[in-house]
Parts: sequence; C-alpha cells; structure tokens
Amino acid sequence: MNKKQDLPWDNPRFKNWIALVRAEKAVVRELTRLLAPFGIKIAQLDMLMNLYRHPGMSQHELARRLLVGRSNITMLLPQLETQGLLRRESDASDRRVMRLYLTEDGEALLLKALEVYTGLIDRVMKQSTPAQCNAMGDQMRRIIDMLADE
Amino acid sequence: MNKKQDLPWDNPRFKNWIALVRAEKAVVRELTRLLAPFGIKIAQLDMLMNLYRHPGMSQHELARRLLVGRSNITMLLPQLETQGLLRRESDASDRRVMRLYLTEDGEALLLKALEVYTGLIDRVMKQSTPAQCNAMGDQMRRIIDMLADE
DNA sequence: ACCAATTGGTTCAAGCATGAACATATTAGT
DNA sequence: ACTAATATGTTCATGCTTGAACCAATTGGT
Repeated sequence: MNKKQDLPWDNPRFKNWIALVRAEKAVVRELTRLLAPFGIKIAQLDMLMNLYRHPGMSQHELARRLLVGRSNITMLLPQLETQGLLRRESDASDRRVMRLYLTEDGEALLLKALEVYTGLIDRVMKQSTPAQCNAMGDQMRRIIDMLADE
Repeated sequence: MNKKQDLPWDNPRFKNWIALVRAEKAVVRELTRLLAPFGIKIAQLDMLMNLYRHPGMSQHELARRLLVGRSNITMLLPQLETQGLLRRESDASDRRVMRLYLTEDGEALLLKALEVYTGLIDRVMKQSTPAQCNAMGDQMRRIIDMLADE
C-alpha cells in the first residue's frame, strides 16, 4: 500500500500545506513579538477587535466568533477587565448573559495595536500580487466552508 | 490617523489573512479529530514524520525543525518512548546528544497515520487547481523567507 | 403552573508550549 | 593544559486552551 515514492514529501499539495502552516506560525511569532510592548497577546487583540466591531456581544457569541471554548473567554476576561480595557454589564432582559463593551482606554489601545497588526500583514502579503492574495483568500474560504458542515 | 474607512476589515490583505488563519485552525481541528483513534497528537505525528525522514536526529535538530523549544521535545518524548514508538540512544562521540530512532511499531503507526493526514490535506487542497495550490505554496515560502532573517 | 430541557457562564483539572535557570559535555583561545 | 565560551538536554514555574461538571436563568411542553 505505501510505496516510498508516494510519501507526503513528494506530494505537492502536502508540501504546500506544510508551507502554509509554517508561514502562519512565523507570522504569529512575529505578531506576538510586536504586541508585547502593548501588554496584550494575540488572543486578547482578537477579543478587542471583535468587541470594537460588535459592541455589546455576549461571551458566548464572542467565543463562537473566535472559535474557542466558552471557558477560554471566562479565563481571559479578568485580565482585560483589570487592565481597564473593557467592561462587562449584565443584560437586563436575560440575567444569564454578560454584555461586553470596550472602554475608551480599550478602544485607544486597540487602534494603536491594530496599526501594528495591519502593518505586519501588509508587509507579509505584499509578497504577492493583489490578485494572488485574493485567490489565496478564496481558496481558504472554500476550505473553511468545506470543513464547516461536517 | 485612524479613519474608520481604513480599518482592517476593509483591507483585502487583512481579510485574506484572517481567512488563512481560520482555515488553518479548521484543518488542525479536523486533523486532531482524525488522529484521535491512533492515540497521537499532531505534535507527535510531526515528530514521527521528521524522524522517519531523518533517522538519528538529535533532540536539538528536531526542535529546530519543528520550530518549537528544546524543552518541548524533552517533555513530549517520554510519551512516545513509553508507547514504544521510538527509542533514544546516546551518541558515542558526543555524550551530550541523544539520537532518536523510530521503532518498527513507530514506523507502522506513522505510515497509517500519514494516510489519514495526506487524505485530509488532499481533500482540502483539492478545492483549488494544482496551479493555484502551488502559487499559494510559493506565496507562503516567500513569507517564511521574509520573516526568517529578521 | 410545573417540570424538563436548554442556554450562558463559571470552575476545575489536565495537557501542551514556553523561557529561564541549571547541569553536563564539548570546543576554542591562549 | 587551562579557562572561558558554547552546545545539548532537563527541570521548573507560568500561562493558554480545553472539556467536563456544575450553577443559575430561561424556555417550552403539557
């Protein structure tokens, strides 16, 4: 069944996927480094970004959007809250849900951190033409769709 | 400096990058699920793959190749060793280094797990033409090169 | 109105990854 | 040869993420 010549290292699809994983890892490392001066991690930046775009989200919605478990949100929130970057308010009509809002400090920090983030992504994606960049994005969205409904 | 209209969500490069991150995460989740029956995690599969290709690697080389810390290797090795999938031998000429080799069981398990791995990647990458797949891979390798020497 | 099922959130224990500090072995400079 | 620098691997404390068990609030069926 498994001949040496059809091992994954000779499979273009496989090699290209490995390259993707390594590139993603490299960018994550670099972004982590760039965010250190702001005192936040990537996961926290993702939370702030989503809250900026959708103020008043519940923790459950946020978790679903970030593709993480609900407990993850519970564990990370106190850090951002004590840093004064966001606040939690009980929903009046449903006392189970906590609604999340950025504070002014949170918004200010977010915008500064976002400049760094987009700067890095711009540098990284500038390695390709806009057309190729979009083709890659489409490719990724097809993968997401394919795996979403399994 | 930060007008609403140049926020990252309207930036094609940024959106496409986000898609990449989400696709990678989705594939990792699926692969983790598929590997569960084999009793190994992705990190361990990566180790087995590298040892299959380069038998006798030292822990340090392995760590560099996988882009993880040396301590990570130290922590994960005992699991694979007690599962009988690999063995460690002291290098005779340099008593600091431990050389790693797959056992027959390790090789057999690896080959079976690899079929699952390549099967998934094939399914995933079949969403695009071979040309686009290669273009994406080239794109990723340029990113890796760009971030490697910083 | 009542009981069951569902939903949002929290707590907890476990696994994984990291980096700093360390021990041991090797290499290089003198 | 001797000492300093370097390299390999381990240990440890820390932090992130997860999933299961749990509590409280809401919804739905009867």
